[in-house]
Amino acid sequence: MQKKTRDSQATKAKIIHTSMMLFSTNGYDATTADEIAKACGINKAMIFYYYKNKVGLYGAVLSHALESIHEEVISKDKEYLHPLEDLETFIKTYALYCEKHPYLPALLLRELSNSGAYLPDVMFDSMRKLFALLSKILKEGERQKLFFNVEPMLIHFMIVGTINLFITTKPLREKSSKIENEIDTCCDCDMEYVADYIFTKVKLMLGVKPT
Amino acid sequence: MQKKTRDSQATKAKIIHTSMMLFSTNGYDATTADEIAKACGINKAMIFYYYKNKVGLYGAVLSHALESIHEEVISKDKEYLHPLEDLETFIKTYALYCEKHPYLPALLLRELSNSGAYLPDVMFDSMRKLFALLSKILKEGERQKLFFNVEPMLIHFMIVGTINLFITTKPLREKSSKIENEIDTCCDCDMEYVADYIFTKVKLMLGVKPT
DNA sequence: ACATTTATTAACTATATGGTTAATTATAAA
DNA sequence: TTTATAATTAACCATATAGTTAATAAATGT
Repeated sequence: MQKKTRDSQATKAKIIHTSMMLFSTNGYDATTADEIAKACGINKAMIFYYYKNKVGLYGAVLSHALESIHEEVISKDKEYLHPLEDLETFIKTYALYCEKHPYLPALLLRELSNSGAYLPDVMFDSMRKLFALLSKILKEGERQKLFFNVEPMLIHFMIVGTINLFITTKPLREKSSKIENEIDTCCDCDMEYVADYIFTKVKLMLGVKPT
Repeated sequence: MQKKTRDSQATKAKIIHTSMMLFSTNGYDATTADEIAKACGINKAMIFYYYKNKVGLYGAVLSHALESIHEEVISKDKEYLHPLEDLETFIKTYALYCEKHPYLPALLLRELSNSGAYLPDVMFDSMRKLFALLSKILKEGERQKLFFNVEPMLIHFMIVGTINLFITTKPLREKSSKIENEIDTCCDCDMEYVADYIFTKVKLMLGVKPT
């Protein structure tokens, strides 16, 4: 009889990554503990050994998805004195972050469509900080007379919402394009192109003068 | 003993409206047949008397939410020869439609974040048609040299996504604004203002020349 | 008035769900 | 080597879930 080895770190990591994928794909309610356990190849009780309950696991998953967002997108104590460059950095860094953490957009959008039903504080905090960052950049741009008629919340939805939707709707867009390919649903667009496009369009709508 | 009266139309309508609210608020998976029955004040078996199953009821709810979208937003056989006016009409009519059918944005966004897991054909069709309409307007504007550098799918996300997110995030935005009111989360913006703002900004990003 | 149809009811069913428990076993510490 | 600790297991549990069934009763048809 083969002796089984134990690696608590590996087990815990497998739970997190597998849960992230399942929560992202199926949503919180449709993802069961049994399903996660089966997908991990572990006994279900392990989940409750490492996490207090399902919602606790969900919180851990979201924390993990957002763990680097502070360093990569929200740079602490940084001064935002160059709004145009900062705006470009914001858009492209967020887009890149989503590409590297492909389960985040669906998780985020679900909470945004759900009025935050299961939204842990850590995620609410990150979302608020993300918005605060963009808001600061936009306000600085307005102060410097580079940007005009700024409404940060709506600009935020246009940038972050669009990036998220671009990612989450990929299967639907491909399905649509199979039915009729007269309509261009951006199936061949890559994230870099989309980020560039958004930046270009946001500059226009902010009234940025051509240099 | 008071005799009970029956009104099948009223019962059916109550199931639809109550389900719409619950599916919108809680999502499909977290909304139970028992809960719907209780909220309607009917016996649960009535739901399965009128609808084959839960997913069938969901489909009926979505059909109901979208039933007027064809007449009000997507006008059949109409010519789109005035892209600027047509664009304005599209944005404002969609915004108004969402205001009159407040449960639609959450239902829509959930499906968009879900890769359409429970998406009935009727809704997929409506979504495709809605996008096709905007696409047509944008392409005509490009043809007439009124609009420039058009990417219909991304513009669609910026318009429709933003309107949907504005509605679904209202509680979260209010919650955020209570924590710190230094950040403006558009809590006092009404739908008309938002629609106007979006139209103004979309004109700019399409490169519309001032008249 | 009686027969038929339809809407409603209470109770039931098989299965699923989040979580628990006690035993077992691999690993680390003494 | 023995003891203690931590990770894992199989089985269990109370409750919930989507749906079913047969009986009942209101409404309609003859």
